[in-house]
Amino acid sequence: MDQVDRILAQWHQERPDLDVTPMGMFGRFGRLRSVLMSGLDDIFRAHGLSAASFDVLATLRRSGPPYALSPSDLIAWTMVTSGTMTNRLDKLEQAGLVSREKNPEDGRGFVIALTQKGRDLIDAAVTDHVANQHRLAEGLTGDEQAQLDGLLRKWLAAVEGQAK
Amino acid sequence: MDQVDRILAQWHQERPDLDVTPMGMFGRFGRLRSVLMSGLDDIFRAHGLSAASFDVLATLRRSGPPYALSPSDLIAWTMVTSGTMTNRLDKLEQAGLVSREKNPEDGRGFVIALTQKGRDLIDAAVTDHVANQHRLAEGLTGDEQAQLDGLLRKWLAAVEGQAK
DNA sequence: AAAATTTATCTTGACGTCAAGATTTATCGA
DNA sequence: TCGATAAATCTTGACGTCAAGATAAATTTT
Repeated sequence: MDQVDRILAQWHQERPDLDVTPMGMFGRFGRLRSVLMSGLDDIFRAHGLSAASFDVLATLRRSGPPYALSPSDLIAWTMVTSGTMTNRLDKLEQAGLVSREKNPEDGRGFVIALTQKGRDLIDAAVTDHVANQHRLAEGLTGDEQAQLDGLLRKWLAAVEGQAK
Repeated sequence: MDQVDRILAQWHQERPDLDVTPMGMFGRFGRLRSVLMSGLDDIFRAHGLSAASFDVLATLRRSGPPYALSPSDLIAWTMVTSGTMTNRLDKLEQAGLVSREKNPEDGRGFVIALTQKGRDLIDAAVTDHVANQHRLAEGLTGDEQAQLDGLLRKWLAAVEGQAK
């Protein structure tokens, strides 16, 4: 009986007309998300990054040489709005982790590239981040992790389809 | 092969030294969270609420008569900081959905209570919200939902334990 | 070519959140 | 009873996010 169970018990008492069965799953999903995010943040902060800046640097890094993408590409990968990306890039450029130069082939656009400093930082941060994910996942066995991943994959495909 | 799989493939290519197995689960978890939140928001917005205000009103409602709690109680249930709660209560009070009166038994504290308007609103909103959760969960069978809930429960218990 | 449309990016304004610190009131120990 | 400590709440300042709208350049139409 965890906190989410107590919430469900209250609803059962106060609104017995409602079938709140799925609410437990949603509730635990939300709480877990918040605990996991804070666990991941520890490592980001240790490298002077936030989840937001890590996200951008990691996207550039894993895109491979020359570690450069347009803001539009970054927006597509990270699924944030253009305003959010502008903000993130302002911060990263100011920190000297990325460069932002006019795209010679398209006057409307820019090219965002990892600086050497950005490259070094994200390589170290990713190494720690992956180790951290392994640590956080330890609460489940390998089989359970695979099972969970399968369920998340199926659910994600279902709701993404119906969303659009 | 979804978007998360593509990210993993990039890491495999660029950083073959890393075992990114858990990253898929974390990635899908995050994307799913964002899709689900936006699906839930639709209903909140239809009632003129945000996830934040719904959260507070629902906590008061399910606490049962007299539908009143202290800010501290609300903070404990919703797991937000005191500053956040003050903000939420300001908005809700201004909208006439809750009242905020000095606690006669403790000069330091207040009592937050649902107004009749707040009570009516949250009862209608919760009904729709629960139906919406059922709809969003349809992508999984009943068995799968139970399985997922079990895994989330186990994982949550594990990471909550290690967090503190 | 000139006009209309589309694309790429940035700006602005409003939210919601948190951390840290301030204020006020209770409570406890000497 | 008085000073110290604890508790409850609010204030302030900094983030990160989004929606909507503004610019500017490329592309498509006419």
